[in-house]
This record gives sequence, C-alpha cells and structure tokens, in this order.
Amino acid sequence: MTLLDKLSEELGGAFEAAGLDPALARVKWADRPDLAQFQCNGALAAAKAAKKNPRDLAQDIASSLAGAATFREVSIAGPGFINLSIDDAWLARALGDETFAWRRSAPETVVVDYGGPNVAKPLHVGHLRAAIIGESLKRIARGAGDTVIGDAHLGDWGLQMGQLISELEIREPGLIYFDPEHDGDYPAEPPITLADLEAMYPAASAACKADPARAELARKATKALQDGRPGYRALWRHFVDLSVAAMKLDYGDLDVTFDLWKGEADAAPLVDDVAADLQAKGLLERSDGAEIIRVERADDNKPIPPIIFRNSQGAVGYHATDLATILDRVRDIQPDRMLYVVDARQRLHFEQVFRAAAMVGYFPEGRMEHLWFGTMNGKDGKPFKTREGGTLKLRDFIDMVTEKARERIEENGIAERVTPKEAEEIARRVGVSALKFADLSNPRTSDYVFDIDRFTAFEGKTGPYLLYARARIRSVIEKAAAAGVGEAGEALIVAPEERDVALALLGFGDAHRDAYEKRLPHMLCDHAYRLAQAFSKFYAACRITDEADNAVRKSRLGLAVRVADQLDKVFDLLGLSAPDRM
RNA sequence: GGACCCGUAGCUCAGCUGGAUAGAGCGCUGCCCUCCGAAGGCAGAGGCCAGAGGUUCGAAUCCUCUCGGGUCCGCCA
Repeated sequence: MTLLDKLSEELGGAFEAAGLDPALARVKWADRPDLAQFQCNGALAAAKAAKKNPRDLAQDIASSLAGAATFREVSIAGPGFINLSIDDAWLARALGDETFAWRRSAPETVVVDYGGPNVAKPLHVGHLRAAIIGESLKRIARGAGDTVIGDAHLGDWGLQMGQLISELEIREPGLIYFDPEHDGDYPAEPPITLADLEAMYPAASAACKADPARAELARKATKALQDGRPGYRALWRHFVDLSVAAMKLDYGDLDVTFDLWKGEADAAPLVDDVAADLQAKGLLERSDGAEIIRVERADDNKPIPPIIFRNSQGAVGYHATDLATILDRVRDIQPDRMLYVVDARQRLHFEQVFRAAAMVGYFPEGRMEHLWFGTMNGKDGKPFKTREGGTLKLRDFIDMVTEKARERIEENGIAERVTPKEAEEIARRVGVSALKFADLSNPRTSDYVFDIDRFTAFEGKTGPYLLYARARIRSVIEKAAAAGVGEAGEALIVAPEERDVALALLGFGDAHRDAYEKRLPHMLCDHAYRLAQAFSKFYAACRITDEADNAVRKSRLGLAVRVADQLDKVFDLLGLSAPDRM
C-alpha cells in the first residue's frame, strides 16, 4: 500500500462516516504546498452527487478526522478542499515501514517485445527509444513483482533476407550455398564478414527498388528460404549469427539485455498452424491472389485495411509472423499480458494484429498493448539524422555522447582526481545515463528534440546531475563513517527540510505505481529528480556529520542513507548505471 | 480525402480520470562557500495555456469548429 493509498483509506473512513462514497476520497499531493502537504477534493464531487453544500460536507469529514494520529492538521479551504498535513512522528515512523513501497497484489507474467532490429542492418538511433523505454518498463514491472520476459524479436524472416541472399548469389554465384546439387553440411564459418553483410544490405535494397526484375529475384529467394532450401537456410544462419553478435555489443553498451533472442523465423514454423486456425474459423479470404483477414468492424470510425496474411507470391509478411509469434508465446510462455514497445507509426499494424489474434482466439485483445513512442528529433525538429542526412548508427551515437561526457569530465576536473581507466568508465556511464535519462524523462508518447549539450550538462534535470547527486551523497556517508560519527538512526524531524526529504522518500511507491500502471517511466524520472532536489535543499540547510546533537545527527545520516539507497533503486528501475564517485 | 498525435514562459518540456495563485530545467538579474562535494542553495523577472464557440459552480484538461505542425492509410517490415 502506497502513501497515497494509506491516506486515501483514512479519508475513506471519514467519508463513510459522513454517509458518502469512500471511493471519492482520493488523496493527492497538494497543488498548494504553501497551504498543506496533501489534499482531497472528494467533498466537491460528493456534494454534486448528494446535492449538498460541499463546504458543509468537508467540515463533517474534517471533524471526524480530528483525532487521527496520521494528521497534524486538517483544514478546509475554498469551495470545499480538504487540506491535509501529516504528523511528523507518524511520518518518521512511516519511513521505516517497508509496506509503503509498492508491489502488485496479483503479479502477472508479461512478455515485453522491445527490440525489432533487422538482421544485417546495424542498430541505429531509430532503435534507441524502444531499447531504452522497453528496458525500463521491463525493470519497472519486475520491481513490482511481475515475471517479465524481454524478447528482442529480430526481423530475420522478411523480404530483406531474400534481398541479401540474392545479392550474394549475384556477387558470388560459385559459393556452395547456391549449388542446388550440394547434399550435406555447409561450412561452419560464414563466407562473408559482418562488414560485408552490412554493406550488402543497402546495396541490395537499392537495387530491388530500382529494378523490378531484381526485386523479383529477391521475392523468389525469400520464398525459397521460407520453404526451407538448405543452402539458403545455412546462409541465413550465418547472417543471423553475425548480426546478433554485433547487436549484443551495442545493446550491452546501453545496459539493455533480452531474455530471449527470438525472431520472426522462430515463429515461421507456426504460420501453417495459424493459417489452419484462421481457416477453421472462416477468417481467411482470397483477394487478388493474396490471402487476407478482414479485421474491420461496423463501429470503426476509420477504414481498417485487411491483413495480407500471404501475398500473391505465397510469401508471408510481418502480420503473419506477428500472429505466429503470439501463438508461440501463448504455447511456450502462457503470459498474462503482451507488451509491444514499438514506434508510433506501427499503431495501425498492431491494431490489425491484435484484432486478428483475438478473432482467432489466441489472446484477449485487451491484454495486448502497443506501447508506442514518439520520435527523437534533431534540432531542426525532424527525425534525428547525421549532418549528411544519413541514418546515424547506434554505436556512433553512443561514441558521440561518450566523447561529450569525456569533455565535460575534463572541464569539471573529475579526470584529474581519478585514474585514466576510472575516468573512461565514468565517461561511459555519464554519457549513457545522459542519453537514457533524456529519453526516459520525456513522456513516452511525445516526440522530443535531442540536444546533446543540454542532455550531457551536469546541471539541471539531466542524467549526469542525478549521478552527481548520488555520488555526493555517497561521499558524505563515507566521510561520516570515516569520521566515526555513529550509525544511521531513527528519523527525527526537526527542520522543514528534513520533513520534505521524508515526504519525497515516501512518494516512491506512488511514483512506481504510476509509472507501471500508465507505462510511463518519466514519472519515475520526475520522482528521482524531486528526491535529489529535496536532498540538496536539506543538505544546504542542515549539518550532517558535524551536527552536535547525537539523535539529530544519526537521523540525518539515516535520511542520507535512505535517499542514496532509493536513488539506487530508481536508477535500477530506469536502467541507469551510476559510478560510485565522479 | 479519412484517422491518429501535437500546439503551454525566450528555448526544451511537465501538467492522465475537470478544482485553489498553470509548474520544472535551461537562459536572464541579484545574493550565499574560514563549515560534510557550489555540478548546489535562496530570491526575482518572464504566460490572453494556438484561436473561436460550448458544457460546468469551476476548463490548459471535456465537446464542436478553425488555423498551424507531425504520422499513418492491402501485398517492405
């Protein structure tokens, strides 16, 4: 039960005593911190329903709360706002009460799909948001008690594979993989390097676009691969292995990890089962030589085009593999929920797929969520590109941000205090946290402008600032230990800045819950920043290690420890990694 | 053409079930280190919440329209 739940419960009792609906007794953080810490506007809604004077109702409620140990003050203001401030002793006790951390009462098993990189195509900035947001949502759910399985869901089975295979066949037709007579094993070593593969992709793609005959070759190769031609399959395996090894390095740099590295190809064997199920339900239709599923509904306010399950060539596209993937997950994992962290432009696609999956009876539509996100733009307001207008590779992007972090570290004199090796590690973490925090602190659904100077700044609402704040607190705690000033102790609230730190700490459960329920990590970013700010004010106003009063000193040390520990928890949920000092 | 996302301080953005005086960061002005990390703290200037109607005791928030920006709309994923 979170703090706001607890307070709402208290108010709920008072509402019931006054003959009102306790569900209206929702308590929230005060809009007017100068007047109170919390507020409840439920009397206004209750008055509307009961056709009574809201101020009178608020008065009744306030009176029945008069003896409560929870509150120092309950007052009424305006048309019927109930203003609440917590009793300091209650607050101090609550700090030690673990139940104010939030856990789900009924945890679920959840699959999160937040990868979607294509084989042979290096990760680029377009993959960044899915990786960062998905990783955080995975951790947020795990932290709430869910069993969460993250899947990279590789794009390894579409037309691009046929384009690549046909491209290599044109370039090196003599390779054994293209010999239809060959009967037996293929070499264990790939015939090309990763660099070759990555260079082939744009060449093949451009050639197919320019020349219909070339595109036809690619389609035929795709079909042959999907039909299981051994040489093509062996080649495909090489392509996937080369790519995945490179992807793991890039994702690793971002501290993004997947539990499963499945792809469309893993789902492909189930496509026939899906087709049979669709057929059995009478959902598959022929249209212009293709097999389609109609997913529109009578009450749609927009046209929903049918899914092309198999195209006129007989090949399946990503609608079919996505459906097969759902079937695969239902059979293998039996999740309660499936989350897709994918670009906003795929909204229609997922609407189609979710409808079809529900129609064929695989999974309830309401338990599949497309958690779409906005675009990361450049300073010109258009999707982030290199200066030349090309796509920026993820590893170049990470290098760019790390380099910037390195400069900042030198400017700030950090580099002089640590070994070169440690400075490099600090630069990496500062750079990556700058990048990740910038992305996460914007609401998932918004577009935002990537401004490297702003995001790598050590001041303001940035990743580096939070890392710094944590390092500073840890440093104070270490110095206190070294000075032998005693252990952290029970909280004791004597200064307003201590009260504000305590309140900020207790806000964690609600921030976690909000971030989870709304699937919005930025709510946890806001919390981390508020907490760091509350600590800074406290630190500026109160002495810690050299405070003369024993109990007060121990209490303050205890607050510092709690803040540092909670920042670590929040960093973990966001997927940020902090250096111990900087 | 239709659907969806968006328009809030000079800049970048919060404000999610309608509530009091619309917030934060950056930037700007002025203060605060003989004292635990000043990458900090304190104070201040800066807003017809794109525009117009409507619902409501009450609207940045809900509804309608207009203007401006973005995205998507059957065989690539």
